[in-house]
Amino acid sequence: MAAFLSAGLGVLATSEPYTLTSSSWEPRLDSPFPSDPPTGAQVVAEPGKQGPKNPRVSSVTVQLEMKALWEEFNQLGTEMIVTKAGRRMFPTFQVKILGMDTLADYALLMDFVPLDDKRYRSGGRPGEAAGTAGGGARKSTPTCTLGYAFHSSAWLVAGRADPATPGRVHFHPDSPAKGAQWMRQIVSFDKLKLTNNLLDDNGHIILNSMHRYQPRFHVVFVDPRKDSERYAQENFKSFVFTETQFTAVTAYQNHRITQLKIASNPFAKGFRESDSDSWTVPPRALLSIPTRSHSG
Amino acid sequence: MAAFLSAGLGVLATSEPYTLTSSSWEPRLDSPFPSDPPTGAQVVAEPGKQGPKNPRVSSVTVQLEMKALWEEFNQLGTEMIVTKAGRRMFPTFQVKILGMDTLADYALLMDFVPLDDKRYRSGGRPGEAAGTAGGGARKSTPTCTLGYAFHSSAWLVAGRADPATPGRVHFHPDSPAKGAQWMRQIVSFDKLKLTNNLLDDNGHIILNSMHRYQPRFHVVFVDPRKDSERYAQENFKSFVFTETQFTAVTAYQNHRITQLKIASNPFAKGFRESDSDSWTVPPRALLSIPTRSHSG
DNA sequence: AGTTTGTCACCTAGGTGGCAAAGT
DNA sequence: ACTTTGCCACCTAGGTGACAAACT
Repeated sequence: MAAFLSAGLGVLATSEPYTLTSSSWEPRLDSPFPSDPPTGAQVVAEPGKQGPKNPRVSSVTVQLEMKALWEEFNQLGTEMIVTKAGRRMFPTFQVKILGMDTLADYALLMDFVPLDDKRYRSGGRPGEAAGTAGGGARKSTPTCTLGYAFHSSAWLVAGRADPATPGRVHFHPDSPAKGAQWMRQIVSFDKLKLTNNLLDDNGHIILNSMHRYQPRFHVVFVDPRKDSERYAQENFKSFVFTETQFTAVTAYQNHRITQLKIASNPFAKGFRESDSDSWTVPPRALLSIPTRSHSG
Repeated sequence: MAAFLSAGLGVLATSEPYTLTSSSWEPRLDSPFPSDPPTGAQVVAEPGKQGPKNPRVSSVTVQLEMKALWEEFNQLGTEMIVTKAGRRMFPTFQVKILGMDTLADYALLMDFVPLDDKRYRSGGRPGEAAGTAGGGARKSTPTCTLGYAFHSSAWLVAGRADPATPGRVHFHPDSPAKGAQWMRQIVSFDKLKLTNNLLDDNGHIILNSMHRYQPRFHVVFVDPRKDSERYAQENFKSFVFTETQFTAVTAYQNHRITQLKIASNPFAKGFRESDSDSWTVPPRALLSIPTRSHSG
C-alpha cells in the first residue's frame, strides 16, 4: 500500500534526536526530565521551517485531541508500554484536521524520533537520585525530582542511547483518502502499536525501552503528477505536539502514571477501585475513541 | 470515499430481478424454491456478456471461499437475518482474486439484486403447503417440498414483491487499493451488514424481508484518465455465485438453517450442544475469517 | 397467524495492568 | 538490582440465536 509514497518518505529524517525548530522557550519546573521544552503552549503545532510548501499542505492545520489528558500524563512523565507482540499507545494519538483540499488525496502517517541520545534507568533510592548515576554521559543538570513516587525513585541517565532502531513509519490505515474524508471526523491512530522486538514483522513501530521519544504526525499530499518524487519536499507538512512525548518502558516505573492510565483507559477499568467518583481526569477523557470507516 | 467512482456505478443496473445470462441449465431437485438454476457448477463465475472490457478487468478471475459451506446452506435454502441495526451475513462473502494488474488501482464492491418478483411467506401446515397459498399471484408450480422441517411448513409465494429498496452498494473498506494488495490474501466482506430499515443511515444494504436476493461482486478498475466516466462500461467486471443466493428474514424459518448456522458460525458457539463432534460441516469451515489490513 | 422487535445469555476477539518468574 | 517476559483475571466491544412481547 505504501508504495505510492515510498519516494517521498526519504525526506523525513528520523535518525537524529528531535529538537524544536521554532520559537524560544524557558526551563520549566514540572518535568521529571532535564532540559525539557515547554508543552501545551500551542493548540496547533508550529512545524517550523520546512522549506517552500505546496498550498495543498501549507494550509493544513491540526488540533490534538484529548489535549488535557496528554498534559496530565506529560506532567508526570508519560510512559508507554512496549511489548514483543506490540502495545497500543494510551492516550491514543488523535487529531482534528482543518484546511485540507477536500478533493485532493492525502496520506496521514506517524513516526517517532528520539528526544535525546540517552538511555534511562529507574534506579537508586530517593535522595541519591541526582548524584549516583552510573557511567552516564550526562551533560545537563537534572533540575527536578518532583513530588511523585517512582516505583523505586527517579529517572537516571544510564548512558548513551542504544543503537537507533529501524525508523519505521505508521500510515493511517485509511490512507490515502480525500481531504473531505479526513476532515469529516477525528482521525485516530488506534491501530498503531509499539514494540521492542527488533525483528518485528507485523509492521509495528520499533522503539528502545528506557528511551524517550517524540511522536510526529505527517500530512502528505498525494501528488498526481508523474514526477511527483521531485516535489516530495513541498508535498508534506509535519506536526509535533511536545505534550505527547514519552518514555518507552516494558513495565511502568512511575506509579502515578499507572494510576492515571487505570483511571482514564476504559480497558483498564478492571483495576479501578469500586467508587468511580475519585477520578483525577474529567469524564470526557473516558469517551470512546472515535474510529473512521470507509464503508459508509 | 465513493465519489471517485460514482459515475461508474450507474452502469450497474440493480432494479430488475437477476437472471443468469450465460449457459443453459436444467431443473434441480435440491432447492426448496421453484425454477432455481443449478449451483456449484462453476468455481469461477462466468459473468456473461458485458460488452468489451479493459484488459485490466477482463483478465481478473475470482474464486469463492467457503464454497462447500455455501453449498450446504444453499441446499437447505439459505436465509440471512436482517435487523434494524444491521446484521452481518453468514457465511461471510469471501473471495480469492487472480489476474489483476498488480500496479493498478481497483475498487471492490458488492450489491444485491432481487432473484424474482415475489414475496414469500412461511405458512400453512405440512402437506397443505403447495395448495392453499393465499391471494398470491403465483405463476410457477412449486416442485419440491423436500425432507426438511420448516418452523411451520414451507415457503409459499405470498404475492408480488414489495417495492424495490434503494439499490445500495457496499464498497470493500480497503477500496481503492492496488491489485497486488487485493491479491495478497483472501478478500473478506465481513463489514457488510444487511438491514430492513428503509431509513437506514449507516450505509448498510437495505433488503426486504421475505424476499430472495442474489449477491453480486464487482471489480472496478480505477481509471486514472480524466474522462474516465466515458470508460465506465469497460472498466468493471461482475461476478455472480448462485450458491450465495438467499432469502432475507427477520427470524429463521427453516430450523435446519438455524442448526447449520449454530454449527458453523463461531459467534453462535453458545448454542451448540456439549459434544462438538457431531458437526455436519468440516472443521475448516470454522476457521477464523481472514481480514485485510492496510497498516502493515 | 404470520412477522417483527427488543432484550438476553453466551460467545469471539482483543486491550488492560498485576504478578511471578526468568533474564541480564 | 534492574529489566523483560509470559500468563492471568478482568475489562471493552461486538456478533450469535433464543425468546417473549409487540405488531399487523
